[in-house]
Amino acid sequence: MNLTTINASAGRVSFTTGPVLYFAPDQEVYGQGGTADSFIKLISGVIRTCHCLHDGRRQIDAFHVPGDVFGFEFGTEHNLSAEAVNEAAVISYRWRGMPVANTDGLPERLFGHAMRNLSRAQDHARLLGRSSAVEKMAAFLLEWSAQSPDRKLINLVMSRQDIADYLGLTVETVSRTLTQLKQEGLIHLLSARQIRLTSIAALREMND
Amino acid sequence: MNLTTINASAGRVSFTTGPVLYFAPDQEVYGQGGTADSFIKLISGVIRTCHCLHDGRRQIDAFHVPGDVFGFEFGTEHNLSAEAVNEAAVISYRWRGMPVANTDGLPERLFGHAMRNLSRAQDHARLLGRSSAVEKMAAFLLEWSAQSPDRKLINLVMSRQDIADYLGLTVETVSRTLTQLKQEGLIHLLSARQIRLTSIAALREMND
DNA sequence: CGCCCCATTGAATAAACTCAAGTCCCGTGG
DNA sequence: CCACGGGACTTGAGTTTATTCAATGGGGCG
Repeated sequence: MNLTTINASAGRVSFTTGPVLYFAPDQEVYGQGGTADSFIKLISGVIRTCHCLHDGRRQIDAFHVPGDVFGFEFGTEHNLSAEAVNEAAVISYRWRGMPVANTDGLPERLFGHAMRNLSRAQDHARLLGRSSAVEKMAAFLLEWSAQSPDRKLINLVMSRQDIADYLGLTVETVSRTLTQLKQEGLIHLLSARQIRLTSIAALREMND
Repeated sequence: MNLTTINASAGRVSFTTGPVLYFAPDQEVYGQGGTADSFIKLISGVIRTCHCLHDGRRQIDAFHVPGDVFGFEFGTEHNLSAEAVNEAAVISYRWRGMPVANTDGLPERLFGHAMRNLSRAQDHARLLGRSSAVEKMAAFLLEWSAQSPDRKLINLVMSRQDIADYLGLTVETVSRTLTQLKQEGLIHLLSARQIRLTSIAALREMND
């Protein structure tokens, strides 16, 4: 089997580095349907990528944190839109058509980022398809716990609506689920956006 | 695929081509947790990739069709397992450490496949998170319609359980939803696994 | 021909949603 | 500094949707 038959897409694997760009909360970084001629590396802040349906339903695909590289798309348009959750700084990289051999080892890194995004999307799909509200909430809390300086103390930068749209739930269910976890003694709500995890082990047991 | 290796030994993303392998229905192509030292190109048949939870719940990530290239993973282990749905033939490619410059433009193709898989996973997540049973079913039928020789006649190779696990539903709900679509005159069930779409337009309207 | 698995159908239950009210922050302005 | 206003969050009651459990039908293969 000739390898050239694998596929004829994505001839672009080189790019140029742009300046650092700053975004205010809720500001759009790139839009659904926009030309996907560049991708993004997040420097600081949190950015959400999401599908928006005409009827107002929204599915948040991912919350990106500093270091994340995203915004590659299959095709020429962005499938998702990206918006800053809080104050965010990014570097934009513009695609260029250049031979791989000239790019000095960069494509593998990109490939790695693409793979990480793929892996995340797959995990997310499992969460959305086969989990109850509590299980979803527990998984969400653990995700953020994993990247907090203090694993037991989470500072949420996003609203309940954002969480709901990420987990495929309604705001009300998110709220109720959090109070349920609180009443079960697994978490402690210091404020609406600051949560102490009192039993990470118990949260873990919920998903596997 | 072993991403760590790739990032560590930057500049090495080549692989060797293996023989054609054949799989019987329900036979495992690779397993969850297995070493991800190779990836797959599907030649004929259909293969499903899925997460299996200890309690029996299963989420099918994708149904792959001939031409699809998959089985890259972020990390050293397979996150998903792959099983033949019907008789399937694949070519396995084993990752090797070789300079990019010697690979004659292959990584871009792989990147393209990764991007396609990513795009699919994202669409799938939206479907799982923000759709009703009918909407999911309609999307599923249209997916298969798009790659059938006759767009209006679908031959399903997978069971109702497979469909349910792909759409995040139960078998019963899948069945009920199909009868509902039948009663609404949108589809015609020639047999359990052969469906005629009588109104593709109406099915499309359901999702956007 | 008959069996067995797959699929369908039914009835009751549970989970999450909708609609509606009420509360808590938090920033603003007096 | 405190009162106020408004958005975000929580809580409640009732409804919808999909699930669970259970039984029946049907088609393919030995």
